[in-house]
Amino acid sequence: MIDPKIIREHIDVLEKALAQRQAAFDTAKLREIDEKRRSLIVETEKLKNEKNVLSNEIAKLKKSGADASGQIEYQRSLGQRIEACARDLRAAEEEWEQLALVIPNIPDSSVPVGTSDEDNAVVKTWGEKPAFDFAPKAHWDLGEDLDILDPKRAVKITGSRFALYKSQGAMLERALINFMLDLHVREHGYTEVLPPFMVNRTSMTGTGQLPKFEEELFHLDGVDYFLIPTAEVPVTNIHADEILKEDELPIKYVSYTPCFRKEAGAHGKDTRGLTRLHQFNKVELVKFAHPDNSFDELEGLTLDAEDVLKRLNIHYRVSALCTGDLGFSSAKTYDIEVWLPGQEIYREISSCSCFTDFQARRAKIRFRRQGGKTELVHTLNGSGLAIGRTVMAVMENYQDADGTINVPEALKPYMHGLDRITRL
RNA sequence: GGAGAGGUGACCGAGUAGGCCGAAGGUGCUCGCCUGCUAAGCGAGUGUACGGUGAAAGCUGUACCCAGGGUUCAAAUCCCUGCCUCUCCGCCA
Repeated sequence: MIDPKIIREHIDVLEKALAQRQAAFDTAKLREIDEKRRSLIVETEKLKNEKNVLSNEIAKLKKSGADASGQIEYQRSLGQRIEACARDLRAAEEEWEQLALVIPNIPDSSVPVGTSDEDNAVVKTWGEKPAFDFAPKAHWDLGEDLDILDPKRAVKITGSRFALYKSQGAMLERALINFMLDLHVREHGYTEVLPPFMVNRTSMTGTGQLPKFEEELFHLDGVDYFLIPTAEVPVTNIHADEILKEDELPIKYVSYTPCFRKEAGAHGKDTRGLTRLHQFNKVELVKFAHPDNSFDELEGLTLDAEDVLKRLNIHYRVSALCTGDLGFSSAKTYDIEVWLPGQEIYREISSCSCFTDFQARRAKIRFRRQGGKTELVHTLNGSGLAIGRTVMAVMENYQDADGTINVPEALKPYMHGLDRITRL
């Protein structure tokens, strides 16, 4: 949620942000409800004050044995007026909240202005596309030839957009999870957490998935829980409703979880291989940062994620998303896109964002500044990295002409010394 | 799942014949004093949210004693529901 003060005092800032994001939103309506809401607050509180004062009088009268029936009678009518007023207030507040919760975050001034992913700005490239003296294959072909991916049986077990890894394929996935966790814990200073894979509605609202994107989420039958679409949700909510100490910031967590997404609206898109699944694994980086340096922390977090690909020695580039492509809660996002020679495309493998105080306001994550004032922290997160897509990248970049796959040097300790994936 | 107990401020812990309780007391923390170090001692302060007012400091109102309802002129205190915690039993990886 954005700062309500912006709605009152700098509506132009919000309107500009909405326009840049190409988001349609009725700001006039929001202002109108905000004013109505506040005048109702004043009115009900005035009545309540009157009631409280009178209550004390009644208590005193009763104590001294005097008659208070007149006051009690008046008190009764006051109660009815308060109730009516409070009802209006509740309605106004609900209406206000419904609107406020679907306003996206305001992009940082450094974010390039644009309308679609074509306007994203490549800010960095690392490494080079590998040269092959044969035609490199896509990972889905390699996977089936090596018998390490079995998409047909995955469909049988569940349905489309699920994967079944086998043998050295499953081991590669597991190796990457451990490799990434170790890297971020031991060299980048993150604390490992393993959170619940289901969360309640409050947590989903805290990070911004709800109320706007419910159709993207798997909801459980019988309890009001959702499968997490990313570890961002449970991990960011670790500190929901808390007041942190200024000197413990930034707090850095790394977490492996599976992620569950409906991928509604992606019908027929990326149907082959590991690209777009209803369930995939991811190692996620989450930071709770001081507002004074949160954008520096974003640079650092992105570098931490990039480091995975550097260690694996795989070519990638980094783009700053433009205003039109920015996610709902984000103020600034870098996408890391990995090169996939078998498909001859760059594919997003990590998305690193600074949410400023947008999530913190919803989830009530604060800290106490030197001098005593509480203030909202800034939250950040990024994939470090998506595991399935990293498997793809390893397979396609490390393939040989005979269809086998070299194991990257950095992964060998995690593959028990195996240096080549072959058909068993 | 069955039976019982309970959920009060950063923490511990008073507060049940309803009003004077945002809440005693203690610990912790902050600031000041004192003590040749350390410990102790003395004094003051120390919740959050949303409003009003103000340039600001501040002043002020309302709400919050797990959450949501209810009874009452009035609820931390009474009633109902939910959630959570603990103990015992059952079941189970």
